[in-house]
Amino acid sequence: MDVISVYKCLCDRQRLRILNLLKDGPLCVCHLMDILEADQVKISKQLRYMKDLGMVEAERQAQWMVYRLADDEEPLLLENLKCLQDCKGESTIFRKDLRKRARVLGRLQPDSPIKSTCDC
Amino acid sequence: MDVISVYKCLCDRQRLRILNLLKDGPLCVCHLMDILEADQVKISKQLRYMKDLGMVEAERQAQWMVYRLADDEEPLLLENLKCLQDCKGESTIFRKDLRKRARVLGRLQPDSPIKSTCDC
DNA sequence: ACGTCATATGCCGGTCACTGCATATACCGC
DNA sequence: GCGGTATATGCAGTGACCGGCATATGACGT
Repeated sequence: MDVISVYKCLCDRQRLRILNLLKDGPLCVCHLMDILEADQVKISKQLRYMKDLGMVEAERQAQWMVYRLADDEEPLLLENLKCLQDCKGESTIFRKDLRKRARVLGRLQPDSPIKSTCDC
Repeated sequence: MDVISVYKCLCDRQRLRILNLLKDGPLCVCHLMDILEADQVKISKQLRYMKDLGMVEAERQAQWMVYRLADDEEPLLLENLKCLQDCKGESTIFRKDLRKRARVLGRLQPDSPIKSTCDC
């Protein structure tokens, strides 16, 4: 996992939003669809792209695929995700996404990450 | 100049090397060619790409074009360039470039940036 | 005005990434 | 096994970028 791969993931707004969401904890595809209001194929393909670059990992939980940031946490990635919130102009959408994330996950047990009762 | 533009510049190794060099001060195209051992067209096009994205600026000095990081310094960009040196694995090349930069500029007056006596 | 050096631009073919649509796979409950 | 839900994959089209080659522009010295 090299520097270039990290930046390749970061240089697309959709991917950036996904990573921003994942940094606060794992999510399944349907949650991402829900939060980002994007269709399944688009999300799936972006996730695949980032998985190929080693930035995210997937784990099956029952019928859901749960994605999270890769285990060998790339400090460069985390550092960049951290400052997304205070990037002028852009920040609104990233914060909004996180609020929506909370709302969507709120419908689950509080001690998530992602129960098998995922109610997508 | 938005976040995405910054990352678009950073996600190519050649561009990354150029930005890494420019962060220590302005350079003309021939110096970049010299340091990176790349041909003129390639460098010129990368510079154009980054100029269009607002990441670098160009100023004519006699027959040379001197490029530097954009004046409205994007903190996100600077932050990322700063940690290039200690990115494991990659660091070697970036440090080597900077050493070569010093060598190449050493042949000029010490109070550069870039004199009109640019000896490319 | 001319030749030369430094740099930029145009065009082309190739590859890569993104989209949309259709279809396949995997798991679940029955 | 079947139907349904969640997710992945394949394919065709489009656009972005990349490399190479040729050529254009701009400044300088003479």
